[in-house]
Amino acid sequence: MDNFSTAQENYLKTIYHLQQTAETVSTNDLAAALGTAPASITDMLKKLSKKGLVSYKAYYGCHLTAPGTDKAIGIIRRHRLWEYFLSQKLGFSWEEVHEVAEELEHVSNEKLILKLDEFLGFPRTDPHGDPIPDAKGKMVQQQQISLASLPEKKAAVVTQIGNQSPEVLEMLDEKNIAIGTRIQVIKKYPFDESMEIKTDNRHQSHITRELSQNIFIKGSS
Amino acid sequence: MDNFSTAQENYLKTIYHLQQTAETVSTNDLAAALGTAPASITDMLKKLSKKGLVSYKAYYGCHLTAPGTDKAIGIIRRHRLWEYFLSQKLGFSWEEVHEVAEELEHVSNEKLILKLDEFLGFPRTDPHGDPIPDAKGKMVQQQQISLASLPEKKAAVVTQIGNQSPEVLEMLDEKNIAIGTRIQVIKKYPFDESMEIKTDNRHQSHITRELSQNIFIKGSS
DNA sequence: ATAATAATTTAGACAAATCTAAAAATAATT
DNA sequence: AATTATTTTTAGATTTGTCTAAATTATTAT
Repeated sequence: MDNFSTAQENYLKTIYHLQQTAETVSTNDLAAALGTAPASITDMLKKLSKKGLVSYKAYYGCHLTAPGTDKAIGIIRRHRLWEYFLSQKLGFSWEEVHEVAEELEHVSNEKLILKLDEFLGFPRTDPHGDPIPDAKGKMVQQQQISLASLPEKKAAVVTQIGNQSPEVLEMLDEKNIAIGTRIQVIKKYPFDESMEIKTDNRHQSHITRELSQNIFIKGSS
Repeated sequence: MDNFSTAQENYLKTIYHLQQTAETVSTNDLAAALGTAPASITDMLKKLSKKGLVSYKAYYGCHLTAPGTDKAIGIIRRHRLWEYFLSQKLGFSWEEVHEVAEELEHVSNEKLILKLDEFLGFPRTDPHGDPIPDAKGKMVQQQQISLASLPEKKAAVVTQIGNQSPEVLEMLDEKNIAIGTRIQVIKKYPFDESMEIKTDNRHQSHITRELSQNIFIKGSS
């Protein structure tokens, strides 16, 4: 009753993520996110529904039940702990960690994750700044203030990346921006809402609105 | 052409191990080792044979081809590196590592294993003393001298455990014997071929013939 | 409000890995 | 060498997760 296939875990995790922006998750959205045909989604939702992990009504999408949410958070916990491990201990770059963590997250030994968490020093965020749920499933979601809203002259520290696609991560690498980087706004251009910034490692860069909206920060007090 | 299912990897690994004691591996032996019905073994051997990983002739068993052997050694490498990681970094006991490594070994990212190997300091033996193949598949198999053949008064260091069943490992734990433990024979009893030994951690124990034959050693020069 | 469009589900099929029961081949025994 | 026993294979089914094509339901636009 507590054993799930890799496929099922991926469904739960993906439904959880899609639920962050919409109450209910549609069959097509899930299909797009998983790269699976909509008909297959319907089949799987019926199975997960029978198991009590999602609440599903035909033609009206689905959402996670309480047990389903717990399970999903557990998978996300594993994923992010492995990302942290790959980044901090094995020296992987932040573009690389996601793919490998996608595999490691399905290794489901309870003690392994507890010991790994301890070994890593109970980290609270992964290499992209996303919060890592603790053993009880609790995670601290910090304020989502984007770089776009930081006024001229002001400085702040990067805490999280919104869109974590390879394209975004590549740009951030080139501009020497990572989690923990201190950024100061030199000049904002109202015309296209782009900005000139300076990072703590003496780099100066031009940031478009699109990119600045995906860089989340906290005051550098 | 280079992607294998968990099931297929388990077949290759198990055939490799069974080949250590017999040239050719029979369907029934494989079935017993994998806990799978003989009919299923036949099916899978046909698939692996078509892929060129095993050489299989109906009614006459199978053995690994060169590519199959390479693949099997790769899986064993992953398994033993993870065992080392679990034991040395996460503090798992040697009875526990095998089961978890059985899952982790199927995560097949090349770079992950190279980096893990480096992170662990390129260990050459796992927690049970079994050799870990290097990135090229090479492994050093040491002399298999068992404690049973060590003469009275002589001392030696434990290098490997033969039968790694939970039963054996539990006994060794109780007698404070692990890889690296220095053992001195105090007295041998010809009647039942048991012996009295002393370990470097001041413990004295009685060892039966059965157990002594599963403790491999090297001279403590 | 009805027709066109989009989303979703059903129906039927497939591949992978397994099973049981029965048939066939090999090995052992008298 | 013939019979018995053992091992292995074949045949037919099952489960899981997937697919395509067709049917159905919901939504949007005229």
